[in-house]
Amino acid sequence: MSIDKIIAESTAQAVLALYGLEVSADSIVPQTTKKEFEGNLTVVVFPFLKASHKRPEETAQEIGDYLVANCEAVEKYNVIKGFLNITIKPSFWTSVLLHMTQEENYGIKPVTDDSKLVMVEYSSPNTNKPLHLGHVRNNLLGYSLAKILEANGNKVVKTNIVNDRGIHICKSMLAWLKWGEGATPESTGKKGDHLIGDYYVLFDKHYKAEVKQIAAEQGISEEEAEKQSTLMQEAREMLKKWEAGDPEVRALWRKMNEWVYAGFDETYKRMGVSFDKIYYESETYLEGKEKVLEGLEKGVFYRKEDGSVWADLTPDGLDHKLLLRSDGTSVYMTQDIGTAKLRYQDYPIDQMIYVVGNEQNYHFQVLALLLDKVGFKWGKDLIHFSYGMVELPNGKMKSREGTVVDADELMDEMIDTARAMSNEPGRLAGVPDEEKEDVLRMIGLGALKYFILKVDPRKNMLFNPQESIDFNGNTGPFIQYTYARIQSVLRKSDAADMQTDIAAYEPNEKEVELLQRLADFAGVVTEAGKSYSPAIIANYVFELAKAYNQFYHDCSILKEENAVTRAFRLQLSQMVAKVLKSGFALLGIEMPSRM
RNA sequence: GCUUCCAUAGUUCAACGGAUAGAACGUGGGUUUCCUAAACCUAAAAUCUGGGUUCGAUUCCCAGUGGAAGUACCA
Repeated sequence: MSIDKIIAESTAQAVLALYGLEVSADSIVPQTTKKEFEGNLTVVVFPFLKASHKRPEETAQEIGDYLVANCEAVEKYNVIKGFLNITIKPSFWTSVLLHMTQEENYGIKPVTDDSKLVMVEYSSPNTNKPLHLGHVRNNLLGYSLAKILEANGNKVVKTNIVNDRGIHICKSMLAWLKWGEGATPESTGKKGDHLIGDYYVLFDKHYKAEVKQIAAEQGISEEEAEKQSTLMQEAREMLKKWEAGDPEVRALWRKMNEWVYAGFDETYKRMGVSFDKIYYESETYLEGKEKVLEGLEKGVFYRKEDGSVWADLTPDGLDHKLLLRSDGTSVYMTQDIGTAKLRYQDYPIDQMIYVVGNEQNYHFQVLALLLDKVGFKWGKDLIHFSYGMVELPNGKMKSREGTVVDADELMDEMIDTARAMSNEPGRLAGVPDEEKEDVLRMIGLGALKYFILKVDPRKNMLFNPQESIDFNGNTGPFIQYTYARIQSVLRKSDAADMQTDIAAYEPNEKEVELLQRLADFAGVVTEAGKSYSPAIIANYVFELAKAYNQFYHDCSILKEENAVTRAFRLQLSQMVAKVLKSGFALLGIEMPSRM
């Protein structure tokens, strides 16, 4: 049992024994005592005043006395206003360390047979352009979230719904047919997703030019001119052919999608994310249509005169929502219904989490209601893990203005920067040549991932390329460096030191601070799982690394004369390294053992 | 217009309703005969405005201001 739980329960006992008030131990959350006061844990006694009928100071004192007398872990206490500051016995901290080191996966809850099955959908790219910075945030959050949920004892299925059909793909296909001259990834040496993306841009360019020309020739607005665009017409034709199963169009579509998938796979692999099951929209969109028609029969939806199908959500405080277009084709919402259906056929899902940007908040509000309406009992419980947009210092990312940050390029740049910074003398000195590239990759990607994950997911974030590759301060490399340095110390230590019995050792203030932070890890993992926030892990790991650095500079480890002290500090360091690594694993970041 | 989200040092981020609001970067000043100085120490610097709830509000509620997103045949 963790220390704060012990204190919470003892406090609850104290309140019951002293004042006859029954409080649940869960409602008492001891917090870490602020630095300027003496003690390790603090209990706020204001909530008990009504039962004690005494002043805060007096109440705190009585509880404190009770704890010293009845709780083994408590050494002493002091009272400031309504705050009861408790000092834990140093020897108790040592036993905490010993417990932690014995646990194989400290802080991680095992998956059992009756664990909940959680499906996490993330990434969800379109197949008409390569992944960009927005996807990077999505992928990193989704992957980390899956890891965190797993660490909380859930069975997790990571899934990706690939949006492989629709007008946007047809645009790329059309442009490739018209101006591609048979270009392939092999002939151009380009990644498939980038190649297709180029044609998507090319379509847009020609389309814009055409609209402008029509508008000028006929003296009408561009909006009007758009309707006359032959290019758009052709793209629509192509989509119709696709839906009709036209063999030529389908063959081209398959070929080009294959190129894109190969490109995506490379990007995912490099980013270090993966999926257990991939769904393709081309396979799910018809299912949704079926489900909607079913709902229409049951009378939960209605049909307009033009043939389009709608859901009336005004009783739920929302609007009317389109489900099938007047020409019978499905929209985004319909497809999501179909995808949900297939997923629940494939897995006994207890909880579904969609990692999708907050611009779709409304969509998921509606989806939850609709899934419920068409008879999926899980619908209302779906979780939209909504995250904020990524902004750049010079404004928003706009593909048309070329201000998109490409995911592949970004990763390249991060690694290049790591390389450039490591050229300074003394850097990577101890790393064998054959490992250098691997270490640089870990540092570059670690910097990127940490920079993005340390921010509260809900908030819009500013991505400053210059700052993200700063390797000082609250950054991934700072934490990696701390880890690597511990490894170095451990490598240089004697095997005998690790065997020394440290049970009798009484840690000093700095050491207790570290132990207390280590003891918090399990709670932090739980908390991150509850609030679905990798940022909580990130901030915790940083604080731990910082505290360790201070400790490291305050004392010597290997040069310490006293064997027990030396052994204790080594074990403490080892435990810090272990937790740093576990924490980073939950973020999907690798730890180099030398750098 | 309507709906949702956000608002904290110069900047980027923290703070279950708890003590004097923490960090990081940047700025100023320092530390290396010592296990990895990509480190450490130190100084200056902030809760958008107005109400309410209570022992106590950055946090919860209401109003306003500012920013972002969505708003029905795009995904």
